[in-house]
Amino acid sequence: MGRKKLELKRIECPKERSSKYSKRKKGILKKAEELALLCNIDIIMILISPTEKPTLFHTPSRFLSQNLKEFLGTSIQEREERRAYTTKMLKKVLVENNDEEVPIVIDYLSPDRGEVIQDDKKVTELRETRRLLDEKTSILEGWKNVAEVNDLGRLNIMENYLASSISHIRNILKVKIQEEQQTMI
Amino acid sequence: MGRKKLELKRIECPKERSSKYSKRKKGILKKAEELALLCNIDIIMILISPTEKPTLFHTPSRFLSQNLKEFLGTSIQEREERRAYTTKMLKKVLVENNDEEVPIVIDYLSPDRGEVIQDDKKVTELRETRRLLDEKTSILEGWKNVAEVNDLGRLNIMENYLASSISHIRNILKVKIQEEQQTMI
DNA sequence: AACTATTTATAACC
DNA sequence: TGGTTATAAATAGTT
Repeated sequence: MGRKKLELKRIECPKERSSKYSKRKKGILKKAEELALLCNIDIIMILISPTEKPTLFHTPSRFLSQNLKEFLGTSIQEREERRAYTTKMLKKVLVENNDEEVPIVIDYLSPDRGEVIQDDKKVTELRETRRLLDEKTSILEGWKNVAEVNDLGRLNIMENYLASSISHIRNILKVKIQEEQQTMI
Repeated sequence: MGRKKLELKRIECPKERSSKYSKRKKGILKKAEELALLCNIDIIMILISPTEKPTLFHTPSRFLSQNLKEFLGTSIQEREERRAYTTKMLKKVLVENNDEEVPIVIDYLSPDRGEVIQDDKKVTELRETRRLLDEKTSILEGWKNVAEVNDLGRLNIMENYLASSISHIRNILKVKIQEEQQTMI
């Protein structure tokens, strides 16, 4: 609709394109709102123009997680920056080596160090801790390649998982290393 | 647009509502397609009518995971049935008790059974297995309440996690139980 | 699902 | 960006 029939192909002129975008965006959002109200349905709509912040429309839907909302409320660049920052902080926290680039690998308690500890309980606890560490390490390895993860939910799970478990692991580590050092004397 | 101005409120008559839905759905999808083409943007749109299969529209976007597509390609009812089935199967597989409702708890290797095994390696491996089991159990506990999980990504993570780890756990379990029984004689 | 009177969205212009 | 208007497009009510 308009003075002329618009040819259906990419608008090359950036000025004209962004003008059309803002008008049509307004239009389609109105349509979505009406459709949701009239027909009593849930709608989620995400408009991702490369430069602008993604636009998220949604009815009050139980299908939309807070995570997704947050994800979309962040531009690609912001998200990339945040991710880089988090990765850096994790390396610091875990490896306690803030010199420069370090691989995300924890080998304080490397299994090939030879066994000296006799106490069953200690052996076991140590092994458990190792296992825990291995596990967390593998998660961190995944984190290293996080840029390749294109699954919305997976990204957030990784974030949440790390946030909640990082301090826990750290505490266990601290205690275990102290215990081990005392036993080794 | 139409013979009369339509009042903007929920259409009560189901027949009329579904007629309007299909017309307007077609319209809004066309709008989305045009907008994406003209302005060179990515659009994701999800229409969730309570009974019908959710409609997913999306431009070729890296923001959309295969998981989400699959999730949306399944109606709520289908998903519920599939979930119930999976839960049931898991109970069978893990607890090997297909009589009736059983809690998803694994206590073959309950820690308060008293230790008899002397071999360090065995003790440790057994403990590890317990730990693994505890961990998987807690995941399964989450699974039990999966209906309350309203996070798209989380659901898929749970599904994937279970699918990939279940056979692995099962194999470990089998071997460990055999070993334990032999040691106990 | 097809028809058409009418409303609505919007292209071009300012 | 925001407003105006002529026109294209969507669709409400109907068949």
